[in-house]
Parts: sequence; structure tokens; C-alpha cells
Amino acid sequence: MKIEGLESSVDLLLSHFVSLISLDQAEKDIVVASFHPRLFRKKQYLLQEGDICTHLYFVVRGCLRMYKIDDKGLVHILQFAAENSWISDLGSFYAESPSELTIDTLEDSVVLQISRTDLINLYTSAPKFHRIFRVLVENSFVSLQKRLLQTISSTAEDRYQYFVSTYPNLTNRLPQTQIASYLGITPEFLSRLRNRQTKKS
Amino acid sequence: MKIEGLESSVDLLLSHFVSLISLDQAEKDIVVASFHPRLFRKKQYLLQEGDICTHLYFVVRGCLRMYKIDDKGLVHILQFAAENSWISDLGSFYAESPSELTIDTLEDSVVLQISRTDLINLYTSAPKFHRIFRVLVENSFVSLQKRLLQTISSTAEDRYQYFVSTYPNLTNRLPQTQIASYLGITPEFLSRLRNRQTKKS
DNA sequence: CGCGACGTTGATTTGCCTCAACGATTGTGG
DNA sequence: CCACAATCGTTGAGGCAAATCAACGTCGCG
Repeated sequence: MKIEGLESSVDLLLSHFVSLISLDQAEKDIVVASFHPRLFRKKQYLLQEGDICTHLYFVVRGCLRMYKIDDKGLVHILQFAAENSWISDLGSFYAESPSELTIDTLEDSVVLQISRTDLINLYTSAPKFHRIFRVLVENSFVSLQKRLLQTISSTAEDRYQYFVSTYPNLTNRLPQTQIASYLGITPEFLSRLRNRQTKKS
Repeated sequence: MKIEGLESSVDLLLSHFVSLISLDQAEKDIVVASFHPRLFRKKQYLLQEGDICTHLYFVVRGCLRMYKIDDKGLVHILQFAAENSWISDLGSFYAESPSELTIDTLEDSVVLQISRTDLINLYTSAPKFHRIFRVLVENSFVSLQKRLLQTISSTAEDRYQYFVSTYPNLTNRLPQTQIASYLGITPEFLSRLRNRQTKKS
């Protein structure tokens, strides 16, 4: 399996950046040189518990997840990342400390990855990226805060509703077991929730 | 009531920045010119639901909280901010959109505040602050992610333990009602948890 | 074909909430 | 400075949301 349309992969990333702040040709060239495309098969690991997270990943095609396995062996999904999203364990990445998290693919996926040293070089040679990543992280922070608020203040039913309306594409694309784990409930209970819904409407 | 040691207030902020990246005198001067000290009495509002969040706040002395009031009138605390912490509704602040959140003080407090336009000027005249705030937000993001993980994967008892070990100073400083609201449980249940603990030890 | 992942349903249990009542403390206006 | 209200922490009884455990049918895939 080849990585089809490699150049257009990078184009996707470039327009992602440009939607925030314009880039000149030199800056675009550095991006092309710094990010490397990679193909991952379904269920493949990008990061395993105990390892140091060595890259930031920008998803071009497919879908990944990041999760923690608790003491009882249960999976708790922190984040999904489909097309045009970022995924990484920032804590482990910057501190170069072992991660408690796992990242793997839910589908065959194409990502653009950048290593820590390449990112630092990118910051040095094009300081504009401090600003770009500041804005990106700020946006992620706001979304995460919204999710936390939901989690501590709403019932499972409301949270599922919010998920469906916020990620309509993911709702049908992902198995319910995965969505249940993201919502912090059991698959059985999610099944009952969906059952209630259809009866209502 | 005067704001004692005003200069040392700004010193606290400057050393907060310098602990991340060194600043030259010109940059320090801009900080001093951009941030303004303010005193808030206990229970005073800094942001009310429906208003646009106009400032970032750095806490010099005292303690604030940010929370949402749900449909039933219940309070859900997203964040405490004591000395050396930041607090603001970033979403409302950047988008200039009405906030769903409230910020107020739990004690008489001194903060250094910066307005949106002053912050934009700060970024323009000293681009280094893109980097500084990128790092600050990244750190906040990592903490928030940890808290979310806790919330979806642990029992109330574990979350309380984590709170006590992460914020030992706040544990005795704040009323249990506030901590309960932060943990997403009722004050009655927190009381029972503490009761269990003391019996165990 | 056979196995594993998935979704569903039922019976039971449990973690946490609700409502209510009670002392102790704080603070505040007269 | 006292009186009274408000806030706080605690405890008890009962209820509900969601978990647990178990069984079963379906589908996709090696």
C-alpha cells in the first residue's frame, strides 16, 4: 500500500497553518522539510505506555486515539484524532519523560510527523511558529475545558448528545465501544441510551 | 485597603516569566506598562455569565475560582487560581464572545491584569511572548488533560486523594463545599469520604 | 469454517445524590 | 457588643444513575 498523493498531504498541513497565519515560500519549504509522511495500519501503535513520545502527529487520513489503561485494565480514551487534527502526548513530548498513555490507530491512517529536534529547529528558523502553535494549543485548551465542564456537570445522556452534535462524522464512523470509552461509560449503558433516544424520536 | 508592595507584585510576575525565558530590560518595561494591579474583595466578580472576558489575570495574592452554573442552578468549578497562577476564560477572551462562565474571588485578592489590546501590543512589540504564552498554555493543557483523565477513570475517593496530594495548600485553605464542587461531587458525599479516610489511617 | 469484536438485553449491585435535620462557626447590622 | 442570619460541616434514610456480570445473536475476517 502506497501513500497516495503525498504532496497533497503536505498541502493539507500547509493550508491548516495558513488558515491561521500566512506563510511565505521559505516558511512553507521548512514545513515540507520538517514533517514526514507515514502510513500506519489499523491497530498499529504510535506510542506505548512507558515510552517517551517522540513526535507530534498531524492526521491526513484515517483516525487515531490516545488512551490510558487503568489499574483494572480498562481503557479510557482521552482523544480521537481524524483528518486535520493533531495528536500527541505533549507532557511526555516536551519533558522527554515516559508516557502513561498509548496512541494507536482505529483505521489505516496517513500522518505527518515531526520530531522534537525538528520542531525546535522549526521554531528557531521560523519563530512565527511559536505564534501558530500558541493559537493551536489555545484552541485545544478551550475545547478540552468545555469537555471537562460537560463531564463534571452533565448526565451520560447529555454528553452523548453533545458528542453526536459536535462530531457527527465520528458518530457513525467509530464502533460504539470506542465512543463509550471516550464518554466514560460502559458500552452496555451506551446501548441503552441509544435505545431510549430512538424511542423518543 | 491599599495594595501593599505594588512593585514586588510585578516582580512576582516578572520572575514567573523569567523562570521560562530570560527577558531584557526593555521587555520587562513593557510588562510593567501592560499589566495593572487590582484589588478585589472577597466574593467580588471579575467576570459574570453573559459578559465578554476582557482580561487575563495573574494572581499575586489571594484565591479566585472560575465556574459554570448549570440549568438546575448548581455550581461547577473548573479552576482555582491562587498565588502565581493565571485565570481567564480564554475562549471568550479571544473570540470576544459572551462567556458561560463566572470568575470571582474566594478571598481578598491582588491580581495583575492585562487587556486584550494590551496583550496584542505586547505580542507585537515583544514577539518573545508568543513563545512564553505558548509554553504556559501547553503546561495548562497537560494539567487539564490529567484532570480529565482522573475524572473519567477514577472514583470520587481517588480524585479527592489526587487533589489533596496535588494542591496540599488549597486543601486546608478552601471550604469543603468549594472542593466538592471542583471534584464534581456533593459536599455531603465529600464529608463521608473524609470520614472514611480518617478511619482508615 | 471458526474465532473474535461488536451490539443488545436482563438481573442485580453500588456509588453517589437528594432531602432533611442538627450543631458549630462566622460575620454583620442594629 | 450582642443577636441573628448565613455558611459550613456532619449524619441519617431513601432513591436513582450507571456499573457489573452474564448470556446471546450477528457480523467480518483470517
